Amino acid sequence: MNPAQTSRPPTVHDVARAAGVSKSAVSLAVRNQKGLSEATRQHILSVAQELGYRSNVWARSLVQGRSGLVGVLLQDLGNSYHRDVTAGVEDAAAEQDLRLVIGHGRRDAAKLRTELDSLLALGVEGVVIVSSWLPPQALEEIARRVPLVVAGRLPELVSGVDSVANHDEIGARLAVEHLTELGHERIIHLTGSARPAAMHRQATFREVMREHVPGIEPRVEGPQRVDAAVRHVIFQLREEKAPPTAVFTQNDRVAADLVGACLDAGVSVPGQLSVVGYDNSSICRMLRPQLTSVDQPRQQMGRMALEMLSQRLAGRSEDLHERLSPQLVVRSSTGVPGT
Amino acid sequence: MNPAQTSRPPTVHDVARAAGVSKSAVSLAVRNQKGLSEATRQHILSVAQELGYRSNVWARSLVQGRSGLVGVLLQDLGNSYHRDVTAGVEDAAAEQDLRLVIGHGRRDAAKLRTELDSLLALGVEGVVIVSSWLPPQALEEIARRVPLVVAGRLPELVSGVDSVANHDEIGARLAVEHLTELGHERIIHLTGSARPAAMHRQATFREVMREHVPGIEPRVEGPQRVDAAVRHVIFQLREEKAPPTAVFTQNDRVAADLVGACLDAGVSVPGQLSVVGYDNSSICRMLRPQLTSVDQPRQQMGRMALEMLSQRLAGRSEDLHERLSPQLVVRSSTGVPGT
DNA sequence: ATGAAAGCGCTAACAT
DNA sequence: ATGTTAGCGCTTTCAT
Repeated sequence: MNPAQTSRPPTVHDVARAAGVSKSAVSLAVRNQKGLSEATRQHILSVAQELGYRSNVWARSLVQGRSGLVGVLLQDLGNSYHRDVTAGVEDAAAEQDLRLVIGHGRRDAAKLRTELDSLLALGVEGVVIVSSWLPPQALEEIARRVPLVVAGRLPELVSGVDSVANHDEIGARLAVEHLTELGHERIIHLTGSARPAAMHRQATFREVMREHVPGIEPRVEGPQRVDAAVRHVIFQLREEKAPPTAVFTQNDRVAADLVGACLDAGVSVPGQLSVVGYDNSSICRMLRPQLTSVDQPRQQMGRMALEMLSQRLAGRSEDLHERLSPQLVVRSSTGVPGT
Repeated sequence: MNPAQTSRPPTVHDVARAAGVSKSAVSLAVRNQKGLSEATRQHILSVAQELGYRSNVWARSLVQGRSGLVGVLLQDLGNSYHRDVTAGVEDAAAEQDLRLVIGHGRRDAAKLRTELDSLLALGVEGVVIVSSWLPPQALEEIARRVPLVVAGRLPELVSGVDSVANHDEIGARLAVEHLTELGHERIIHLTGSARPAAMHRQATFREVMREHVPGIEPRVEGPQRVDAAVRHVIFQLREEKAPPTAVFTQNDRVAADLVGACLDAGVSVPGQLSVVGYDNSSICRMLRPQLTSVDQPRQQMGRMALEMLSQRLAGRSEDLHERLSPQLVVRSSTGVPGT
């Protein structure tokens, strides 16, 4: 059924014999190295073609001591944010003649760790982790073996580990100031995570609130039990005399939950409540009202991650931490309060 | 900075010398093969541990002539459907002691093809393609080199290629009969693709319509220009004397576009228009109204795909095409017409 | 039970 | 410009 599986694939040796040259001539020819006359090269290539020869990566890697492989570890395949970052990594990798191997962490730190070991065993020369959930100590351990770049915010700086992330402080400020400029004062921050990026957004929320609405104590809902936090926001809207008029959420998923709960409860968005998301994911344009959100330069982050990796491969030794500026995309989920 | 990169990693030889045994003894010990006394095995293992020895995959693969690698090629990373199928593949692969390497087609047939070649070059023993966009001839060519299973409907049966897909005819029937049972008669099918799965859903739509509403000519919008098709549905709703009361869409994305356009145009869902999606993706529960949709057994499809692959690896030669039954998940986007 | 030797397919250093 | 030789790290006979 699968003939190629039964009769072994041709080797340099087979090609050499068929072409009447030596193994090294074949090796040079297929790698486009110089040291051969144009005539012999063409001849060898055509024979190789005819035999269906493909050089064996394992043998090549073994003898050269390098694989040209870079691992990309995704926390969650199926997340469009991760897809876009990966696309950037892919583009940059193609330019650098590096091959990508994608691993899947399945939103589970233990699984992520296993997957990482498996990538290392495969012989990757470096690793990009998109949204690492690993403890600093694990990251440091990996960085001792191969260059490691994390796309996303680290809980703390880890020696030997580079990172590239969006500037959460700028993003959060854009979001909150957008709301205060519209005239909102009673703004809630709704968060579903205590991870670094979320914590920075939260801290900036407090800071911007103190700057612009000094009289009002900033309120934060979450990060445990997002559903309960959402319900509590709805409760405040219905029961309080001076209810919140806007919510800055930690990301679009949380925002979508909130908007859904509002519509279910008869709360109009943005009439009674303005909502801002974070990530500018594809759901923003699917929801009604369409979601105002903070857009991270995802693809550029991926590209930069790989470039940082290849610099490491080339010998850079000091750590690098890049912050890229996000932008606010205003849509219809935000408006002047009470309209 | 990265000591492991400077001082070369230990080899069998290093371990053998340190433990005072031969290379072959080390080889046997680390692979848990029999032929060693328990004492020496333990000794070797502890020395290996201490030196931080990890066997070199390339060398192993080279000598054994097999890699234990299986490639999974995703048309679109960042698609939750693909993620769930992949999760199934991963679970099954873990049981079979096979490692997964994920490749990314980036929704581009040419890129998919390149990625596939790169997986083959990596030495995968088999490939699972999730939602293949490749022409039959390309699939056949690949299947001649390694076992190939496609998760998703094939345009035509290809010799040597296995497939596993949801039963589109059953899914489409569930959706359309749900609508006719609610009392709908003027139902439109809205599609954005001419790929096999979509075509089967469309054909079934026509068939079920003829069965249940024989007096009415089934209408299909699309597959070109989904946005134009959506606008045309809205146009019919506003201008026709007997406008459609329900739409069966080809998938949730198209359904989301339609629902959004309806709300923008002041058409109430499901009051004026009931909408059914396909795939039961995560957006179903984010939208308001929440989307009634057809759920494919995604994870099970992935698991089955890998099991079929490993049967091929074990020698099965006849082609296999599995169809798994989907289920309808009723939510709030469908209701009795005109309410 | 253990060791020695051959070789997987390839490349690189060294002849010619 | 081309061929020869010696490994890369590992497994696998085949001796011992």
